[in-house]
Amino acid sequence: MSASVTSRALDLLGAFDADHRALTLSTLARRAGLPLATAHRLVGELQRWGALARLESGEYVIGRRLWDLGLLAPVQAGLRQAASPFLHDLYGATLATVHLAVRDGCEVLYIDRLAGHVSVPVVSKVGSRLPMHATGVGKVLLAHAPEPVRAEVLGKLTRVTPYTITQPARLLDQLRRVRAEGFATTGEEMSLGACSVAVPVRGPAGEVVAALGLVVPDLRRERARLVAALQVATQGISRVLASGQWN
Amino acid sequence: MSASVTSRALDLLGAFDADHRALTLSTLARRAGLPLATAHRLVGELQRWGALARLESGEYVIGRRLWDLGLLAPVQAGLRQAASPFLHDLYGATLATVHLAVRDGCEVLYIDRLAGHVSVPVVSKVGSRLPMHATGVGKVLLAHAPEPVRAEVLGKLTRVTPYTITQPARLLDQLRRVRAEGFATTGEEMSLGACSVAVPVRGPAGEVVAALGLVVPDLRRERARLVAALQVATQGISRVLASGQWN
DNA sequence: ACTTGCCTTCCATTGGACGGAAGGAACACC
DNA sequence: GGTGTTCCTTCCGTCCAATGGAAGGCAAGT
Repeated sequence: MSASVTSRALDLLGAFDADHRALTLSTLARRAGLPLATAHRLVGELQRWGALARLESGEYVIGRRLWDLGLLAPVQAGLRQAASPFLHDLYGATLATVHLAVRDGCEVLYIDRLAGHVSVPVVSKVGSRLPMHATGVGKVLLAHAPEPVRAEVLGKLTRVTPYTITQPARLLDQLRRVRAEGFATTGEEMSLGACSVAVPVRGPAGEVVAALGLVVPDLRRERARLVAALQVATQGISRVLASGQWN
Repeated sequence: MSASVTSRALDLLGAFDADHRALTLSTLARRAGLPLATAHRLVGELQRWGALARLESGEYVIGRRLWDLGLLAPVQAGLRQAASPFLHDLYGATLATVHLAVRDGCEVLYIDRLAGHVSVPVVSKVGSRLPMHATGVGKVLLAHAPEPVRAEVLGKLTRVTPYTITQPARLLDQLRRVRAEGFATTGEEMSLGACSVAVPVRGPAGEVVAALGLVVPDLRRERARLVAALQVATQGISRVLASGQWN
């Protein structure tokens, strides 16, 4: 077992998460399970390199160098850039919160998000992961995911709100309709007061590479219009993906 | 001298940049200045942790775990989110490429960018660093940077296009005007066919925390309108920064 | 069949990581 | 002002894990 020296440094970085963006040295050491003296030395090296930065308060945070290193990840390199203008058009046309997401294992990973000044209660943030069965983009991605993934997700449908779908049969039925109709919807299944519509984004070979979604307070009246807007956008993105170089 | 074990792993990560997003093991080793066997082992650890991922081709790329770790960096955590809606308004009002940037050492670091479908030749990408003396946002940030930084930048004004300002005296004069007038402009100093306007973004205490800029093909006619639009946006951002929690 | 360029594994050596302990600095409480 | 607490930093002898040369295995190219 005995952790290698490199993995210790990585464990220190792993101690940071969305709820712990700034940590003191001792907290950092505790969370990484390292002696204080060891953590101190490693943190010093990470800081010197720019992976960590130190606030005036003395707390450590993820540094700029890691930030821009992360931007080189192919998660988004092309997709995000290709989609950006279309997300913007979509926002302009709908004034709804716009989401671009991909599947990462059995979760939805949000790779871009575009919100207005005031917005519906939305949980997602760029870089956050949410369950697939309770979000619009999640249902789309799940509907087009390989069978083993679908099986695993269906096996563990956790309840988030009173409206979350937790019966496998019912979700399966919905997924079938998502494939048939080309879009997915949710109604307060992830967050009360928030409904969503989502459509798949297809790559050059027709495979689903991402999902594009809108979050609105109420879906009843506008569904048709929103789906139409989404489809315009998704077709635009696919065209760019097919033509351009997107890694 | 002798690099510590941690810093070797970091050097491997540092071998990636905007022009080298995917590297073979041997290239990686060469760029990091490490023996192949050593690089092989370290890369393996990084991959196991999720810092690196391997493509089918065998090449290594930055992994998803580093991507979302990077998103926790305070570079953008609040600023970017607070600014986002205003950037869209700005794009809507001007249809120009919109930039949000901060100063990182002696360079400009672009933390957000919003471009339309067609755009002027723009070099910047989110996460990229450009010289301060040849960009609009750079001039703004430089004008409000601490003296030692200004001195260092002025000492090395590299030429990018025929229009790049390389005389310290002339740049100093411009910086004075930037402070007095509250905005900076460039004319093809970074990229031929691209002009820019930029204004400072101020934090709660009035300090300059970022710069907001527009890139357009021609500046002559529209300058006044663009500056006005920028100022509306920058004031909105400052208001959000002052009120909300942005850290 | 030979060469060249990749990647992977092995293992004896040794130099640098390790972490307990002690020293400091800042704050709070009585 | 003494005493306790919680943080950060530095030191240094021990010892173990990182090191990297060497060798082997593919795959492509000539």
